[in-house]
Amino acid sequence: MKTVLLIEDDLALRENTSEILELSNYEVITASNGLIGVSQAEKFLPDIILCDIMMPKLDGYKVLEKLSNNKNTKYIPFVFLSVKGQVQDIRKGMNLGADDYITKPFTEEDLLSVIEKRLAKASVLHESVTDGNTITAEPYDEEIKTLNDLKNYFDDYGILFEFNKNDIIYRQGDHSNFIYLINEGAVKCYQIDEQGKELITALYKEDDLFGFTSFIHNMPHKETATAIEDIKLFAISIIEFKNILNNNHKVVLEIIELLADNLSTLKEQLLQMAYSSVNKKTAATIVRFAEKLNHKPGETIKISRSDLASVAGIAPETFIRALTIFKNSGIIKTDGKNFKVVDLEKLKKIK
Amino acid sequence: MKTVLLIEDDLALRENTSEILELSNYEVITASNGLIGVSQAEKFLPDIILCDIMMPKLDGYKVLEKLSNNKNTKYIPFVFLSVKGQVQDIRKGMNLGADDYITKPFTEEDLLSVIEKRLAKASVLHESVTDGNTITAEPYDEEIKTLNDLKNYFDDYGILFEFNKNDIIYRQGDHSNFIYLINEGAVKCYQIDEQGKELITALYKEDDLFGFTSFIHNMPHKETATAIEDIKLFAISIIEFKNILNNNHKVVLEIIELLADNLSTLKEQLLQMAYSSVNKKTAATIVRFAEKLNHKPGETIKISRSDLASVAGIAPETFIRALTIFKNSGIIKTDGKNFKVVDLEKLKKIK
DNA sequence: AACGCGTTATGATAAATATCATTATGAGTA
DNA sequence: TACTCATAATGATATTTATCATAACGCGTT
Repeated sequence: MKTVLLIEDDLALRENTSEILELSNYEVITASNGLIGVSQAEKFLPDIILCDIMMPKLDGYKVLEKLSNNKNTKYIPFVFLSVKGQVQDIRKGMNLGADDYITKPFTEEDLLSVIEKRLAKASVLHESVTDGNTITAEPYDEEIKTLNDLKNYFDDYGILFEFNKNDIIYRQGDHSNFIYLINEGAVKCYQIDEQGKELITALYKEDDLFGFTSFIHNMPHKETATAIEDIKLFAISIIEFKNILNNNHKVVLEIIELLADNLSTLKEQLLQMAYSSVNKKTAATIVRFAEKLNHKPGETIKISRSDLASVAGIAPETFIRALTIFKNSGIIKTDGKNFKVVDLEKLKKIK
Repeated sequence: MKTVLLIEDDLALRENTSEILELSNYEVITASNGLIGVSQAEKFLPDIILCDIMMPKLDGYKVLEKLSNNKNTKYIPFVFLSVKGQVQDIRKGMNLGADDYITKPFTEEDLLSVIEKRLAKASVLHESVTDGNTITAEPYDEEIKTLNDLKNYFDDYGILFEFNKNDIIYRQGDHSNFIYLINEGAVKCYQIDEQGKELITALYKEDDLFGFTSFIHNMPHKETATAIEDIKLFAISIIEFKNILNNNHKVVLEIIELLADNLSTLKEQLLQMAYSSVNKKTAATIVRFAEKLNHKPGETIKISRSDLASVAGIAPETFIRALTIFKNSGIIKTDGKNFKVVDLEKLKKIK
């Protein structure tokens, strides 16, 4: 029987949650504030800890910090309970090293699935040797041979994040901690220059991995990533990701290929950016969007002109003018604010 | 005693070379044309083969091809003898799978050092298991843990290429086969757009690795690499490089870091390219060169205005005009055709 | 249906940059 | 030293693109 330590100051929620857990055959220890929580954790060494963030005496972040500094408790899975919508709070918690989070209010299913997932992961981790700060043995029971296996690992053990359209996933300057796999939706990464102009440097859609700038040691993100639709992401901490690569070297070549591929795409974009006319830039941008986001021929593109202009790296009015030309020559067709590509081949030949 | 098969149609050279080898305690078998060479190779299974390229009956390429298709001879180190300056011939030979080359005329030292190097490599390879086409065990006796170890491997076992200033290392569209380490000098990689305008997408100097576009399976190079000074390179075939990564996974994270770093540099360049004024682009380009090529403050930059302009992605005249402005405001100082940075900080602040 | 708001469209103009042309300079070479 | 050739510098002009201004449109709300 597994033991759960629940640290939560709200009495009603604490009792309710603990009842759910007991009915599911967990042994539950409760604590009504952070201070008690820490001492209970050290005393009972539970199998998993659920901890509220906003609490009197000692908040959730401090609890995590204290437990992380104690070698007996540092490996206990730690899950934050957080009020829904407080994305920043959650991110802060995850960056401190929490293993997962649950947003309040939560259903019985939410609660149990997160606990089970984290306990399962901890149990495969159990055998791993520890060496200073880093975990040297990757616990995944099956070898990760291909990029596809790696994506499955994200599915199985990644932390699920949900963002709404226009939510920011990470900001330029943020400390980078995660690699992400997109489960649903699309993401843009952009940089902002001194005059506040925005340039979109990458677009990612379902099944894409992103966040590799995290790889550079101690380097904050140089770009901002935001959701351009409602999205679901699976995230894996950079430390864990490096462990995976260390212990599954077959997948590494594919990762390198992926990066090399990104590099040559970027170089092509650079060439286009340097010497192409705005018409060509506009056309290329539309083509890129159409291909990247898997628009079938004739499917409407629903992204604002401004966003598209900042992929092309030109002024929005200029972009719109080029669009108008394409419209008049029958290459695209507008449909309200959206538009669709009629003649992709002609678009590719614009110069 | 090691056996050398020398396939060479020029009698004087053949006798002279074979004498050098015998004096150095090799057993020498000679062949005066390709056909004889192939049959001698199959009959005696020498430890190493030296083979001229231009020969009657069967040229060097065909010899290599035949021997590569025979499972008894395919692993014998194969070294081309080629007339100096015929860079294209050499590259063709290396791409066919030769292990090294020697340019004629050669000194005794040239000859012996290449033979020793290849025999040494073959002997460590000796134990390796073969599985279909690929060598699955990496034979290097010491584990390659760091990028530095990897670079040492290039030094020890890489094929040495020497190029003169403005020589092309590989062309846009070439099949990609090698990863390079620069031993001496500097290299630019550029793409050419439809109007024939050139954009430099990367600069590499001593101790840099390049050629990673090769990683993408069966993808020809999308850029041209040329020497901007006289250079020495060490090259490793992409197959061998992948084997190294497969068997020395510790170095892989560093490679990924390197690529991720390249990626963010490129993204920054993209942002600059999109919205900066020509003055800013010019300044940034100079700064980049100064830093990349390790120019100490005050050291002269010896690259043509046109080359610099195509790094910045602007017209040469425009670049020159910006330079003139910098010169007049005392930020740089010309010295003949070269110039040097006087006030790096001011240069960085140009907007 | 009317209103308001944000986006899209277009016009007029200014600013930035490329292009073409010409001259100047410098490095290498006979 | 003078000559040649390539590169650098500068001038005049054309072209491209951004900016500012204003109008039109579409969409959600009352």
